[in-house]
Amino acid sequence: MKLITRNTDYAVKALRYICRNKGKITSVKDLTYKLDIPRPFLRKILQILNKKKLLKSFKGRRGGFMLSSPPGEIFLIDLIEIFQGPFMLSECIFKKGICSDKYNCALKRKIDDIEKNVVAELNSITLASLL
Amino acid sequence: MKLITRNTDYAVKALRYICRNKGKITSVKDLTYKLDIPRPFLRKILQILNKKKLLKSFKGRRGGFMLSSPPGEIFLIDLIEIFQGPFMLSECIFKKGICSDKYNCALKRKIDDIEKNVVAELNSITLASLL
DNA sequence: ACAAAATGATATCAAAATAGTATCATTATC
DNA sequence: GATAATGATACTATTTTGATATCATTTTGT
Repeated sequence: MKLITRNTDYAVKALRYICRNKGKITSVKDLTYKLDIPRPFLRKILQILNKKKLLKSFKGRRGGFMLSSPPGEIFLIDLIEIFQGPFMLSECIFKKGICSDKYNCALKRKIDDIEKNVVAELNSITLASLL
Repeated sequence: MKLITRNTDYAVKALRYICRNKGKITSVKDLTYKLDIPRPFLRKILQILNKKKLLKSFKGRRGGFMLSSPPGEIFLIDLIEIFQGPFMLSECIFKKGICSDKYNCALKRKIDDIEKNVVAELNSITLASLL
């Protein structure tokens, strides 16, 4: 079971590169030279990151992308949620009615705890820590 | 992002039912009456659980399935791994070379810790706790 | 002015994983 | 020996993920 899909992986790689290019605008062309990612796919990913305000984009001839916040403020979990949907351990189990007493059974509390821990820990991983 | 797929979900439901039927052999037919699961799909799932030794099967006219161990010894994480493959947070990230110093960077240690916590906690969830 | 080079938007295609079906062989019971 | 169950396995369908293609828009350099 994969916790990180290729989208997310590529996004991290691209953001790392853009970040290192501090101040300069980075184009998809530059990125595809350096990273081994198919160009149109990378374009789509960066467009999404732009829409989600993690990147600023610049159109036109010398256009490209820059980080819109410092790398210490970009969290891995945000990328996971953007590309893989909301992170939730428990809802998927309980939605399906496995548990008949879903609002206050010990199991649900337990799983909720696990989830909180994972989210909290993932929340502590920033782009900065991935450089 | 789903942490539990339908296979796993169905497996849990079926095991719960079989468990409640303590001592008696439960057929797929019985199960499909009670649970809302397509019969051939459920058959396939139970066959897998049989191969993986979580169930004993009995062929022939009054055949069916029984648990092969007490419900306190059947772990949710085993079901997840059977139907969704091995559970690993970190390998998928580090395999792809995001981290240049993958053998002793702080990030890897951090993610390994998260993984250990999740696995440990999932390991504490048994079929018994799901009854 | 205008061609070039970039992103924006969006539609489409391909591959892989998940979900579900069908069929025939084998086995045990009535 | 017919019936009713699982074993084995091959197949189909759907959904998600991965990847491509195309045209419009914007900016820059000449």
